[in-house]
Amino acid sequence: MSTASETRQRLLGAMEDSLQRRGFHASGLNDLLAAAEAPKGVMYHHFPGGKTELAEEAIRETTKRVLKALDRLFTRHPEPRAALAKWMESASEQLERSGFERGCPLAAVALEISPESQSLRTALAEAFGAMRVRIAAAFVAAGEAPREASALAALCISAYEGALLQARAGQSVEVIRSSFRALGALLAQRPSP
Amino acid sequence: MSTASETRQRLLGAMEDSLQRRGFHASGLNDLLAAAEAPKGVMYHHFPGGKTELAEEAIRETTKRVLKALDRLFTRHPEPRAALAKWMESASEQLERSGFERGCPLAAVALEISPESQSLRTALAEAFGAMRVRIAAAFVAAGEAPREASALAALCISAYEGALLQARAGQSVEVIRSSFRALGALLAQRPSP
DNA sequence: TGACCACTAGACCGACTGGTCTACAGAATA
DNA sequence: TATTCTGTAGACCAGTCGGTCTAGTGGTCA
Repeated sequence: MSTASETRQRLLGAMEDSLQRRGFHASGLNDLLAAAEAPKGVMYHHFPGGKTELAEEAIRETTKRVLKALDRLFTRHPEPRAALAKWMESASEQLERSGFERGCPLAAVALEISPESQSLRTALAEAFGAMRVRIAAAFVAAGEAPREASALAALCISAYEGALLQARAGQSVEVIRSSFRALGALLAQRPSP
Repeated sequence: MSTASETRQRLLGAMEDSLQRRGFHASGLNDLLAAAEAPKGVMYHHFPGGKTELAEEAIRETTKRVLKALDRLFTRHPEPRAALAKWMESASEQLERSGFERGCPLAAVALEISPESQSLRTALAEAFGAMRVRIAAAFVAAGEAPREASALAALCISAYEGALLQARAGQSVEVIRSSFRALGALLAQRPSP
């Protein structure tokens, strides 16, 4: 028999995957449960708040994973430009490997939630905020002034999200490559701080 | 009595607005029809392909409008950096004025459509492609080499989409401002071509 | 006048949605 | 053994979904 957390984890995994592929509203509960091989009762046992609570929890889970990945990346590549290149590259690979289905797990939800589902929005806002802080810290560590570092971090995430979005629509990673080639070139010609 | 094209136009308008606020799947047909003050029969008369055809048409309509706006912008501001700043600013204003509801009308759809709705994806791919071409042309006109111009155009749209996305999640235009401050600064320090 | 046409109008449909409810299995505690 | 608790299981529900269908309206033209 599977333990409680195993089923719970399967549900979260299925939701993460579905959010990444289809977003919140297009994620049917029945499909989700089929993917997780779990009946309805289980889900409402673990997530009394229903689909929304499951999504919220999945977003927080995703956020943790993404932040951990960023930390690892910046530890291995202290030079921000190198780290960001790696980051972009792996996202690009995942997108292409999945037939242009699996982009950023946070982005789709960010664009379709309505103001009433405040909890989801808050979770997303925290996620993006934390990512910006991580990246800004890396720029600061590389000698950038805090204010510039923070702006650069915002730009990096913007470019990341926007490039993934365009690549998904166009079914080609070319636009990711050129976006980051341009960003890399611009960063490279900065007067080194 | 309203002419045919009036009703049709109202339907397209309602769909455009809804795509911008909620994306495709969260746009209920009934809400749409209520907003357009049109009964179901009318819609299936004008768009036999149903919701999907209406959305596709709305996307093409939006694309036309966006491209026209870009053209106007680049005519008024031949300096690409100035034009892009204006572009970003007006998007930022619209987002804020609408209570962080109305972002890019294309973006939400791009992130939630599944591979089977190929027609929608094609419409989006064409839209982003055409936008990139327009912006790249402006960079070329400003003296940039074609290859660099095209990469810069991709980056600009990426930054635009990504910044709007983060701003929507965080309910603050601050991230748009800082993204574009950083991008502007990076572009400014380029060796002028 | 009457036939035709583009268009409007909304009742209606089956399929499916998210969500609730009851039944029950099995381990832990008494 | 009896009781309780956590977790599993799926039948079931009302409501909503996108979509179809028939009826009717008003203008145009023979």
